[in-house]
Amino acid sequence: MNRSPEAARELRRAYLFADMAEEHLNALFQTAHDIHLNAGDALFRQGQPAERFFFLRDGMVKLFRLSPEGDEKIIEIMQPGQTFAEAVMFMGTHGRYPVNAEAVNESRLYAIEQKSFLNLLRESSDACFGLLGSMSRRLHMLVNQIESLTLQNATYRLVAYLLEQIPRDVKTSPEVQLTTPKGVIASRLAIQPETLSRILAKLRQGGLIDVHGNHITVRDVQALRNLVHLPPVE
Amino acid sequence: MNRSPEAARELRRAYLFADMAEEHLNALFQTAHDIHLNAGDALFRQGQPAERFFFLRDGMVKLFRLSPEGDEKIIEIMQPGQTFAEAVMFMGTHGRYPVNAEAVNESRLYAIEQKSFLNLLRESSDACFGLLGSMSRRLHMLVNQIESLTLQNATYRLVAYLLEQIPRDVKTSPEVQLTTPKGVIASRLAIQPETLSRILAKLRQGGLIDVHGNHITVRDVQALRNLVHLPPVE
DNA sequence: CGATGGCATTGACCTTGGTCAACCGCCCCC
DNA sequence: GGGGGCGGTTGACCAAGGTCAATGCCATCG
Repeated sequence: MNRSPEAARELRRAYLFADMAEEHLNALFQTAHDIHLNAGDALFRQGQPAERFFFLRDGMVKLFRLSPEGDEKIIEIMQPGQTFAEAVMFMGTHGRYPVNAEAVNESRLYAIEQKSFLNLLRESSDACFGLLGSMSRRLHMLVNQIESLTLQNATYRLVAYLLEQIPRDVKTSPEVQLTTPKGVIASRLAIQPETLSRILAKLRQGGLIDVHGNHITVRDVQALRNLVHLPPVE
Repeated sequence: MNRSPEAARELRRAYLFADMAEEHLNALFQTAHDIHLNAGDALFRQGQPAERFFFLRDGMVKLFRLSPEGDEKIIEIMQPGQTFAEAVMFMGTHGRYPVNAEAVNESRLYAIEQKSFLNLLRESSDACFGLLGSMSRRLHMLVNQIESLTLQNATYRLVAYLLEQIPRDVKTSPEVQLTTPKGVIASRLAIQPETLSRILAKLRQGGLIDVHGNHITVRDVQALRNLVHLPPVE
């Protein structure tokens, strides 16, 4: 595939590639494949041999596990600019994807061959460090998730999720536009859709938020922060 | 500290060091410190600046989070021959430990300076690969834990834990010696000690196991495997 | 030897969140 | 315009597991 080096810059949005040498990034990019998914399309299934990993250009992809009964738990919702499944390469010989991946919205991705990436890692310790950084961030994220699943209740998890959706620099009464169907958020938080509804209703009745479909107006940030034991914002 | 190179071999038990060049391992080992902990001693606290990571020689160390109310959730129970807190080095500048670490039993460890390890990683891509392997194993373990916390109930988690304790090659009615107090196991499985007791009693009444204090005799492996949807052992 | 304290067990009760079912609003499509 | 399907909401009920309290069981120690 013939690709412009400028387009490789797009990859720099990912932590994994942020500090990678220009030449390495270009070389890697030459072997990348374009992927287009419609909403609901599967990208890979748990247990399949993992020969490539992915950079999400736009759209949204969910990573999830299924129970034998068919219940779904979303481990992570990937956002544009993020990479995923890079870690699988190191799961012994011939790793397999440990989760399922499916597009939530229409999505465009680059698929990168693990073989070429492995070659690169052998040569460039900077690339190694980029990957180590990516993986330790994900590790930390999973530990946080385990903590909130075990030590906190459903209301806590939902409120924490809402607060995460508020951009850092907002001071005024913040608006949150839910970017995924509520059912997806429920699965990410490991609660049932009905429970999500009820918690939102409770927060609404308490005057903490307003809900209009996907759009939530936070009326009392302070109260929400208290609920999750966060210090008041100065 | 003056150390015999032979003793460095001890470190090879850890995946992280298994394939590392002899010279590198020795160099790293020269800067290692001995640590001795009594049962209940803290090794580090969540939030402390992380300047070293650890190799557990013997004993047992728990890694855990605390809720604001003081409830404890054990993320991982470290066994002799394992390393932990290696990943923290890559959490941006001056990482901090994301969990607490405390000895369950009397323990001996080596503490390894992250600085010397970082230097080594820059020089040796083999060392990098060892670390990447360690981290992806831990990543996988955490995903499994999230799955069983959200998609499975308490009985499932306990049975899965018991089956994990059975050595691979045992065919006859297997004996499980619990190596930690039941309260520790309960926290690892995210259940209350009372619930652990009750589930064991239920399994006992069902004729699946015998319980004598810390010692559990599995009377019906097949039935237990069915409970956690594992295929029958051939 | 009895006292103390930590761990485990058991029972009674309660709370959270899941389950099941009905229903609404909306969009799409025939 | 009517029907159907999907996502979300609401209500009634239920159950798994948490909470609280009493008790037992050792092991340790004075």
